[in-house]
Amino acid sequence: MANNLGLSIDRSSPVPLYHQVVQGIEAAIYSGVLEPGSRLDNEIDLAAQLNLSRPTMRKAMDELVRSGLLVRKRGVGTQVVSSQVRRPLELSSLYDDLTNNGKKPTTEVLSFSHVEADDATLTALQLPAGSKVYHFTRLRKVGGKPLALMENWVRDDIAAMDEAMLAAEGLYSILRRGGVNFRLATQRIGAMTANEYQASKLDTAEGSALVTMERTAVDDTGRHIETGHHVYRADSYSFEMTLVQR
Amino acid sequence: MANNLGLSIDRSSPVPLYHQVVQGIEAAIYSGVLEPGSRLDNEIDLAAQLNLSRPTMRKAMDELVRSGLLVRKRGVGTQVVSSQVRRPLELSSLYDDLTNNGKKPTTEVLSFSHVEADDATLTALQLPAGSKVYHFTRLRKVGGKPLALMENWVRDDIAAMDEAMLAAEGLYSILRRGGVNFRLATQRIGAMTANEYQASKLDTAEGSALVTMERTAVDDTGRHIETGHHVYRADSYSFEMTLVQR
DNA sequence: CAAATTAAATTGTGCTGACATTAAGACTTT
DNA sequence: AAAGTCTTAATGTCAGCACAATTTAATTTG
Repeated sequence: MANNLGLSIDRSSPVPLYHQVVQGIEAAIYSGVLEPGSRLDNEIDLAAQLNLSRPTMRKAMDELVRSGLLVRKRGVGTQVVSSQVRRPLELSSLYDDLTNNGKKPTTEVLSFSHVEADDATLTALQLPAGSKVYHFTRLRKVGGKPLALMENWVRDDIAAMDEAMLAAEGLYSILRRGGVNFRLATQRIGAMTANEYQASKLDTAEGSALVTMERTAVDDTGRHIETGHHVYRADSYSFEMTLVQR
Repeated sequence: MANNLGLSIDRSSPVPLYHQVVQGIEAAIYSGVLEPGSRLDNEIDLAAQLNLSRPTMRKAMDELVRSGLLVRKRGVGTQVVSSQVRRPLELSSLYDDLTNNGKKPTTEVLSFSHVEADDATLTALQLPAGSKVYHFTRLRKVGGKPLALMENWVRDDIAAMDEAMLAAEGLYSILRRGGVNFRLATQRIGAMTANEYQASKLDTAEGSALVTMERTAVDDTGRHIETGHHVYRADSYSFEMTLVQR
């Protein structure tokens, strides 16, 4: 088959071999070298071509199958699934999404305080009674156009923050710099109609459609880091995701 | 530690050993035997306790980490993540979701036809020009209360279907019986306000908030099976999901 | 006593090997 | 020629081993 994907393995690199393979095949798929529907060589040959063991090769392919890029069939082989599928939904922030798409978001901090958490927040963040949190609301605009109105509560033992920092960068980047490795988040997406306040801030009509999101994010040590309620203009934002069946 | 989870392995069972372990630990977590935050024995001991090899044990734990139930830290150990996190978002249908929650949904087929696909559908389902598809709209109610208005296009070479079948069961169960193994889906969730038709069908006011979803589902052979536009009453439905960072 | 070093515990990565299971095609038999 | 049977090829599962990297705790040293 001579399925030479043009990928090479650097054994002196600190990045694990299987991950190098994942990245290589991903790149081959997204660049079009590996066309949708095309068959890959079998695991054993592929491993031999790259001078890897079969388990290592398999681990890489496992990840690609899990993320929906490859399809395996016992007795048959491995195929690239049809393209046009985006990457699966990952934990990211609106700020990341926008900057990754080349947009230049601006943030206006509407309110900011460092206060004792109310009961709902204590529960959401699993904090002991009396804990203090940062509580703030922000308005995010892209190209001068308001897009999202965001209210967040963040535990205060991660990183100190103030209005100026929040105006300058995204919440998640501040938290990541504070040493947080986000692991998972639960979120709920729904809809509502804009009330007078929301309409005025988002520069839209009262009663227009808004996408709502509530999210609580957890880091890799199990700490509940932040919770928030966001609303987005429905004409400017929607959630796109790829679901993978396990 | 005596972390005996009370799970046992059946080597004569056809279900793979690592999967038995996954199910066992999942059950222990959901039943409360393994409390949030508690530490597990190390991989090697756990494997020995169950008379398994370490790679097998690790594969099981890998899956649990990936699904967000466990957290591993090199040099430290493995913990059950804090509770209150639901299962990650998986590919499922509204019908499944409702019946799994003990609800009894009813379906009213508002229109049904077997027609040549329009261009948008040909693209979404990646079909050759001139292909025919099933096109239908359904109204789903729970407890007599309308919840969702659904319009779908389905390729016709999977399973024959008619109004009676669609009224009696969910689309996905029909397709699964036709031999489809769903693998992934891309979907987009947004919001809109109800127009007159939607309001009347969903028994709500014109201008009330609706959650919108567009989805295209792909099976394990890469075929694009169905695409649809759904709208849900925002006061009765929202999408809850758990995102996992990879 | 405090800082630096060392040791131990635990997960992370990688290899070799073996056999089971499934799917498809080739072959044989009726 | 049709049906069943065998062979082959590929992925699926499992075992055992070795060593690396990281964190925490214990120990030593200044």
